[in-house]
Amino acid sequence: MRKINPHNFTLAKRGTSREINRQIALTLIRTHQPVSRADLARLMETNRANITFLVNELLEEGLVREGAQGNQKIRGRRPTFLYLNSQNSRAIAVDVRASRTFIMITDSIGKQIGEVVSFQTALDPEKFVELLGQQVRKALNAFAPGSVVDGMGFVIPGMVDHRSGVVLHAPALKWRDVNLLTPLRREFGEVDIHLENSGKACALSQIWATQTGSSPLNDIVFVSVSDGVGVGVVINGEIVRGKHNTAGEFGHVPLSIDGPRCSCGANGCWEAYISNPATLSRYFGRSVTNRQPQPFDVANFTIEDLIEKARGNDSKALTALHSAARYLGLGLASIINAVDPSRVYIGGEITEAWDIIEPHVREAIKERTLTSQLGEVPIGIVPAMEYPRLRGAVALVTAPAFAAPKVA
Amino acid sequence: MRKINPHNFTLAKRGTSREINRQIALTLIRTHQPVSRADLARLMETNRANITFLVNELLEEGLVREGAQGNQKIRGRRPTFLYLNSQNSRAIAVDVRASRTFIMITDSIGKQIGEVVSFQTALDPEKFVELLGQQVRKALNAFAPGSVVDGMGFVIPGMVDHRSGVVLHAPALKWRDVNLLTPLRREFGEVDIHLENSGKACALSQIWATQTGSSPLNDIVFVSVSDGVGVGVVINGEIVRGKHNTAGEFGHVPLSIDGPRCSCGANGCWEAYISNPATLSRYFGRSVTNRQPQPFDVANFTIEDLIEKARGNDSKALTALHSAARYLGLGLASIINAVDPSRVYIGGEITEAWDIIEPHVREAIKERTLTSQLGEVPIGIVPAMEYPRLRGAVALVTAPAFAAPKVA
DNA sequence: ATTATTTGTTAAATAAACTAACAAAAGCTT
DNA sequence: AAGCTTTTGTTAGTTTATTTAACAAATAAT
Repeated sequence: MRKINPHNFTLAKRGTSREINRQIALTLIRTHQPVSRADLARLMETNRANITFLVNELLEEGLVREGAQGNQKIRGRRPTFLYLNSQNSRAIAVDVRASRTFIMITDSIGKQIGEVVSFQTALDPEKFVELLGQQVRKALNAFAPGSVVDGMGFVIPGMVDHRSGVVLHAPALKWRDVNLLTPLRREFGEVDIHLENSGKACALSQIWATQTGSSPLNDIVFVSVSDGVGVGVVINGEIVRGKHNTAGEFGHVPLSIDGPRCSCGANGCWEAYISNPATLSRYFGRSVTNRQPQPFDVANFTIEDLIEKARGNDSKALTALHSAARYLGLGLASIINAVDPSRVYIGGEITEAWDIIEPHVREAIKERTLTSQLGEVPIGIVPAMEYPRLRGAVALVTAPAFAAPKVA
Repeated sequence: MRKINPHNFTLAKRGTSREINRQIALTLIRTHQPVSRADLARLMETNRANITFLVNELLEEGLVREGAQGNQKIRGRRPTFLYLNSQNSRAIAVDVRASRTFIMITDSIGKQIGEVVSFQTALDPEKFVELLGQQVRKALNAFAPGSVVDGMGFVIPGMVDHRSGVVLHAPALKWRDVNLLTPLRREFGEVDIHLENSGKACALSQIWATQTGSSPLNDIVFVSVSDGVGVGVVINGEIVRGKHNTAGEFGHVPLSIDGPRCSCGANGCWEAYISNPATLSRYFGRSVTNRQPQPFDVANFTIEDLIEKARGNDSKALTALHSAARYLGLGLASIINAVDPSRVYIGGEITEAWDIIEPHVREAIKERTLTSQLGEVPIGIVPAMEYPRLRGAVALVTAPAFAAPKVA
């Protein structure tokens, strides 16, 4: 039940019904392709005549194409299958991170084209955009020569005003109130440009990923554990943005208000317990007190190295991972109590040790969730090789074409 | 941007446009009454002809009535004003609490009729429904004889499955998996019956309260501090329910995972710091250690008594309130970081001391919110005399008539 | 008294869902 | 192999609702 906003509603015009049904048809073609017009009519519980008109419109606009005819065993005319048309236009996904920036090119329906390329992130915004321009042009030449760029999606590790294209605060990049949109427009011209916080974009990509199973997921949470903790929440099928576009910051919900100092200035934030630096510092803190010789370069020792040590049965490494797992679960429990999601996704380097930490995470979740149902929420692991952030950037560009029209 | 659910969508039928526009017109009559057809045409940016048809339909259904003619100074035919028609049907709101149950009767648009009545809550569900039946009939006879009951709304201090009408867990009532709907149906017949968690219902009532100002509030949080802590969250204009209808339990987000024991079994929940019993026990804990004579009956000493003592400059009482205020703010900060709401509402007995605690709450909020904007979120105090829970129960019955139709 | 202006209704035009009928294409039956 | 049955997809007509346009009613200004 949604309230109609009396100061910002959308009247139903003559074409509104058509627009609604068109988007439904497009969505069904996306999720059920290959699919015939008769199939669509059954799925939509309407007559085939209506479908003919809708599909003709989609064909004319080039969003959909006809493919081979079906070859069925039953008698009757063979159906013509419909497919999404991945046109000649391209989406460019950009994942801006503190060390390197990653670029992926996809077709208009989000299928990857060529390789993911990367370059060292320049912290000066102007310089960054210039470098990005060079890299994007190079990649387009290499993987998709002569194609039209339809839109670009950027995921940023920080707070973003996705309307104005201003990076409000990205500590890792040391950007504060940086208007990226203007230089990007100068560099790339009048393509659609979308900026979003990386946690929100990751959540978005999971919602828009074609679901294999039957039950659709309307409420999900994506938690990305890395240098910081990014969280994206989708409720009732929509990204939670909040009034200033800063919603979803569960990373700074406390585990203990007088816990360790967090980068945000407060104490005891979840992030201060489970970020990669926090886990590593717990590991080294313990090593140091043991006054053992340090046989590796501390500065370059990463969470992946820690996991490798744990796999080699290094008990200190295992302890560090297990305590990270416990804190991860305790914080997740808060989110689960608050959101009651259908599913929780976890990304970040720590997921490579999921087999090691899973039981501890689950135990901690059950310890603090209010009902047994909540304690058993499915958890999906998103490995780094699936490029969740880049997929999020892609979704920023490709998803709007399939969204429900704003009505009432 | 909302994703269309490919397994549960609503096609636009022939009548869908009409239905959408009808609900918009009804909403605008509700928020702008008295309002003429010509005004509506301007507000909706459509032609008067369309409005004539829409309004005729609403008149026929008895949802709207024509009132006096306007008396304007400009030339031209005088407008006929339209009003919501509060018909002869009644909504019955029921606030079930541990000690007493409160009943309010309203007309079909939520205007109170008669007095709020109450009776002692029977903890046996069958007995409770029987008593309720007696009290409701008595109240109807007294305040609204001969009227038709349109629907009933129940707010419950606990988790409710609003679909099946089952109280999953209400610790204060000692109810677990209690099916209230069946006995209620037996007692009251085939009226619409809505059950909801009290926090969610309170949030709902704030969203549906006719807003005086201009900017509409799509994201709000309602925090009710009483024996426990109830929280209701509205995001994108919709109540956050979650997969199992248990979302919104921010009361059990920890301040410190090894803090005081909470009624939920975990440690250090926000509720364990700010509920009325928690505040009182901190007060008495201090008194007891001081080994002073206790000049009042501890068992019957309420939070109101504490506030009264604080107003009399009892420094211990003031300290207890100030620390409750601080914890209240620290927990609110987590919610604000997570939701980024347009506004936060606070209800419960503690609000009677708002002038005392407000600066401390605000300070604590600012301490843990991530941006200065978030720290300055407006806070609305909902005094007990406004019956926020009963208003929530009313909204359960009256709001659906004005909701946006489900489409796409 | 006439004119201008605003409100609300009615009649006609247009768009899109819906109904029904039909042609095309393929397997099944005789 | 010819005819029957079934399924797909299209087309022509029906209905409903938005939209446009015209008009009557009412009232202040001229």
